[in-house]
Amino acid sequence: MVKTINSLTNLELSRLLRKMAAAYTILGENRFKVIAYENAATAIEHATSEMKDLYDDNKLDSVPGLGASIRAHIAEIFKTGKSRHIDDVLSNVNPAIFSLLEVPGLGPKKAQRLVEKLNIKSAQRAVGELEKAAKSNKIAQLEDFGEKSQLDILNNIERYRRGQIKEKRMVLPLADQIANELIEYLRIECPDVKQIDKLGSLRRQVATIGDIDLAVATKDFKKVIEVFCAYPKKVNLIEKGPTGGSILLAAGRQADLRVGDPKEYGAMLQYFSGSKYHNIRLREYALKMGYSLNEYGITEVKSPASLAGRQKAKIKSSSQNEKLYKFESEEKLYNFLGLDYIPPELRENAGEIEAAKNHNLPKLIEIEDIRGDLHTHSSYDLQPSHDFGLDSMIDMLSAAKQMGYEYFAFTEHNPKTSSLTPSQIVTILKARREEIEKLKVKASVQILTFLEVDIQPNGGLATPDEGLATLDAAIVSIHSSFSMNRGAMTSRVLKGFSNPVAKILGHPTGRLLEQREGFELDWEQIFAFCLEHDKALEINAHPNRLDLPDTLVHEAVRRGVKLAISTDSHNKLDLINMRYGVSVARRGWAEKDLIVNTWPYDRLIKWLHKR
DNA sequence: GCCGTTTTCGGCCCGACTGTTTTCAGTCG
Repeated sequence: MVKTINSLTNLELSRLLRKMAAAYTILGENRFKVIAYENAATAIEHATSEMKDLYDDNKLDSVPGLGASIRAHIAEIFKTGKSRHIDDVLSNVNPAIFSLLEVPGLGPKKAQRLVEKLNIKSAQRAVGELEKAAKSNKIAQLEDFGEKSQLDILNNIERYRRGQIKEKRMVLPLADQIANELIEYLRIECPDVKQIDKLGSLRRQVATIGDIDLAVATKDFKKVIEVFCAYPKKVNLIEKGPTGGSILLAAGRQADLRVGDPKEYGAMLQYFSGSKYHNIRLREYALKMGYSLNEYGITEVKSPASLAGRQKAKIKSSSQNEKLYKFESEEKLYNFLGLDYIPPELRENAGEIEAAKNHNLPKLIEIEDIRGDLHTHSSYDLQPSHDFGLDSMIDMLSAAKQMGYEYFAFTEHNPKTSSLTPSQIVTILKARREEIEKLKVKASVQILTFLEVDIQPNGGLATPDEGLATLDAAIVSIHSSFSMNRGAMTSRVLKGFSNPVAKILGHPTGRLLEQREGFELDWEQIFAFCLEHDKALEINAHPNRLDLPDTLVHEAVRRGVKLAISTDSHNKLDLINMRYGVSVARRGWAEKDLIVNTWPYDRLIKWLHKR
């Protein structure tokens, strides 16, 4: 399908709105209007649905941060291909400025001054021209710029160029491993370290991680920072200051350390765990109560009305005349503000502050709640359509026992339809069932006979009904023809999923992190279907998938859609990935009762056999 | 331009860092 201008993606839309914010900054527009455009851009980046789909369903007003005005511009774009207002505003700004904004350290104001004073005309060659000017010492001559600025610009152009081929973000196990090695090193080398925590996206268990951030509580800042900066595995020292340091590790990975006094550690941990949007909301909330929040603690402000004055005075005064409340732990900080403790996984500005205030936070599922794995592949040869597992059924079962599981499902891929007749497939599946029945006699966990069945492009299942009849249940999933459009893909999935044996939809978006976008589905329809027919969506715990994504898990949880957290293991070692799936569920506000594999075996099997 | 437990008007997060400055603006996270 040819993409037209009026089907802008969320990413394209948010870029357009950021351009608007930059343009308004340059044009001297009200700074809060600028912020409003930036907030709208962020809201769209974080949205779980494509704006085009919401527009088609007349639901653009469901996105917080999009008000009447920006909604109207977006609607006009979808309707006519462009927004007259946006085009009009952007036409007042030299496009070369937008090119320079890509260079780190250059914001709208500096970019505008540079374009003007250096007479840069071409948007395509803007960065090149800037570099040329810097190299011929022209920038240092400009008002408001100096030698150092010129050098910074050259360095940042270099960074920008490197950024074009920038390192991919890390999946969780890699980030965990790097962080854990550093933590162990710090613990051994600095015995006076009182506490170490991961910070940022790693602490919140986001699907992919940029930098490794660590916090240390200690009395001896200097020692800890020294030791951190001397990490033997470092490639380079990036920065070393009085409260922390940054080092470069192999493969372009960066690790940052923050050091704090144990008495103030709670505020620091909270501040640097983010997310940025959670913190902004929290500070707004605190401000309404008359408190100002920073990384060292909480200070009182007289009244919201005097804020403008405070703003002016803060540069001089800050902590000197205002009382600072300190917090050893995050719990105490949140409680001080009248909030229940908010687990890091929930800190995404998705309503958690309101819930904490009303004592409505979910009692999140824990890894200990998991009683079994419902998606695993053994090496049993049923001539599968896709890959085998590496380990035998017996080996997988003993690994399941080590995990402490009560039950365990074998979910090999369906026998391939290309070279087998339907009756051969049925024979293979019956033989497999018998094999599993034999295993059951001596196994110490309950075994479930599952199969992962392809949903073919026409919506049919790749296994005849007589073969499906050998199963306790089927996981159905998409493994081909990923590029169908949203409507066709939704019909395909719903058709395949409607087979009574199909109880769980496997890796529902088909995404592979940092490799492949998922396909589009009409989630309202999928959720409604699951509720009506009592089916579950999988949270695939494989670190490269984490699919359903957390934001969609949250949508599902809101509606009461059942979920299954499964590892999709292809060998026994993969079983430990379960915890990443639990993290996704927690980020999606899931309590244990909605997760079918926290149920006792009897309840689970009753649900599976309900056809 | 957005938004709401006081508020449909009058607010809008916070601090660090940096460079070029004599008191602060711009950028970043």
